[in-house]
Amino acid sequence: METKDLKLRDYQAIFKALADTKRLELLQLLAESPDESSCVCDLTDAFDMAQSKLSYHLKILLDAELITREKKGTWNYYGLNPSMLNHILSEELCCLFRGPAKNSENSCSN
Amino acid sequence: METKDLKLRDYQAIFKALADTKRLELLQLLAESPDESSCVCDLTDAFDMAQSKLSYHLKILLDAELITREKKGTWNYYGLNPSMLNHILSEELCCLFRGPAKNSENSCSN
DNA sequence: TCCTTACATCAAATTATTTTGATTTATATT
DNA sequence: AATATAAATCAAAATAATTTGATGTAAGGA
Repeated sequence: METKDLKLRDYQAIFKALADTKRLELLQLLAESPDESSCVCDLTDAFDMAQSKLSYHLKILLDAELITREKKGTWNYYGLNPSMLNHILSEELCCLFRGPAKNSENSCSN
Repeated sequence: METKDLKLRDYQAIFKALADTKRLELLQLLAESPDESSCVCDLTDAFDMAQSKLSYHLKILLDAELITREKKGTWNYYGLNPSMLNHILSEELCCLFRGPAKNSENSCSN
């Protein structure tokens, strides 16, 4: 999906994905380790959340293209999708849910 | 509510308010007439939506402080709350849901 | 005072989302 | 091949959000 041609239904799905404290916490956690992405097992530990529940929430974030998934053997590694997050969220929210920006202009100072 | 000290629960409520095509359309409609705000009756006509339903959705947007309400006699006039919208949404989304910016730097070119 | 208009609010019914526990699939290990 | 681990998926139950129609309230006009 190109972030250019999103429709109201897409925005609904994206905002719906963001409309949950657990999923926002998940994004924050993924934002904290931007270099290496996290597998579900890591997240299960960090969140004290049943595995199926975690998979459910990750799927919602994934379907909204707010995060990415990469399969490596038995493990699934999840990471943020900065292009979508940048398209949706304000600069001010960058540190909360987007992870630190790479370029200096975009740095998070709040 | 100061936009500085928002918590995860607040963001949940805000994104939840945005997570509905009808409410996004409402914001778009409010964005189209930024000078004069609209009364519920105007919106009822424009939306072909039952009045109680409209009030319900407006309340959700109002509680999230995405819009404002001003009472004038029998009428209630609603308008966007740019400071909250600017705090939450990216520049790219400005024309969709925030209405045209006042200052030239912030102008919407997409 | 008695209507009427504008709108919020309520309660019940409908619909959607989330949680839970079990099952399934795929990969890896012995 | 048999077993173990990682994680997706499913179905049922529990919760939450939305819709609908009715009722309540406040202001303005006759």
